[in-house]
Amino acid sequence: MAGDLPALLATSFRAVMDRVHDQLAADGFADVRPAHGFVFQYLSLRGGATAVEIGEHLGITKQAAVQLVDELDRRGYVERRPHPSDGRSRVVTLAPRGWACVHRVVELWAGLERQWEDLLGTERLAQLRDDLGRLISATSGGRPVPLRPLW
Amino acid sequence: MAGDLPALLATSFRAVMDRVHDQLAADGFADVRPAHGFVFQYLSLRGGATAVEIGEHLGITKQAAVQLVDELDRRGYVERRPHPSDGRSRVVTLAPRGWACVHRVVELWAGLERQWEDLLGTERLAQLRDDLGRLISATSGGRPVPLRPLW
DNA sequence: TAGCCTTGGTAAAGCTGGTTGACTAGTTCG
DNA sequence: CGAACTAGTCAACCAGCTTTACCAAGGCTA
Repeated sequence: MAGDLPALLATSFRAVMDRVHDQLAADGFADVRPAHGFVFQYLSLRGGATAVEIGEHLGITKQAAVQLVDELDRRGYVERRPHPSDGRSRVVTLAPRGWACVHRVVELWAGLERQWEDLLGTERLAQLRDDLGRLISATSGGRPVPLRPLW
Repeated sequence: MAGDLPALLATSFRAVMDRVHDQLAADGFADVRPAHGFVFQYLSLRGGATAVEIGEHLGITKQAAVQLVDELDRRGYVERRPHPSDGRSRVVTLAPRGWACVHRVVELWAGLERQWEDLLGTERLAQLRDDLGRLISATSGGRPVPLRPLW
């Protein structure tokens, strides 16, 4: 059917997120939203980040990012310590509970991708990934695209 | 890169929606959100729907759906009339301004798909659509997946 | 090194788009 | 008929975000 790609993109995102959330909840991480998962992944790759950087990565204001980090801090997922050289800044890093969660998330994503690989085949999955990437850069005109879907 | 498909799905959705919204805003439909576009498409395909049906389609409660329809009514995009046989129900249909918008949305989506077809080729685009569909049904386990992404 | 702009974070108010719960009125079915 | 269900309404509430204003630390330039 023509004109259904937007709905397909929306639905596939939602399906994946629901699936991950359900399994995460079963492992005791019921209070984790998609946004948190993306923060964890970001922190695990970079080692640490400021609230402003997190905000830019997600596509929200720095105030909203700080608020989000506050919550993750309260729940023991991340810690904050003063920046070594910049007195204004505070560096956010993953706490043990955050690491536990990100490991689980990575496992779940990997598991899903294996499942899709069985379903589509290695080549088609690689093509899917590649095509989505090209579609994004062509559609966005090269500008950075926020992660957060706006509804 | 492994494990990036969730981000790819999120970003592609966002990129498409931003693009459509920008062009729509330039045509005088700046007050239309993605959710509205999906409602318009739904109504144009079915001819009409109740608030409850719209809510189910989007993945929100009936109260939220009514509220959304209220707003679209106030802005002249849809109209409501009593259901011919069911006295409780009110049928929502597209008003002229709604039709104008949905035609524009369809055009924009079609234009984007042509662009992607140039980019990926007809076959790859068809594969992309097909693969996303299979991915959705495999990941959701057959349950209906709400359109609305939750963040 | 003084002055000024920039940048990271904080504080508070407010808004948008939803949810939950309780209710009314019309419908369906045994 | 009466019980159970369904569409819509009303009102209270809430999460997550934005806006505006601010402060203190850093960087640049004369």
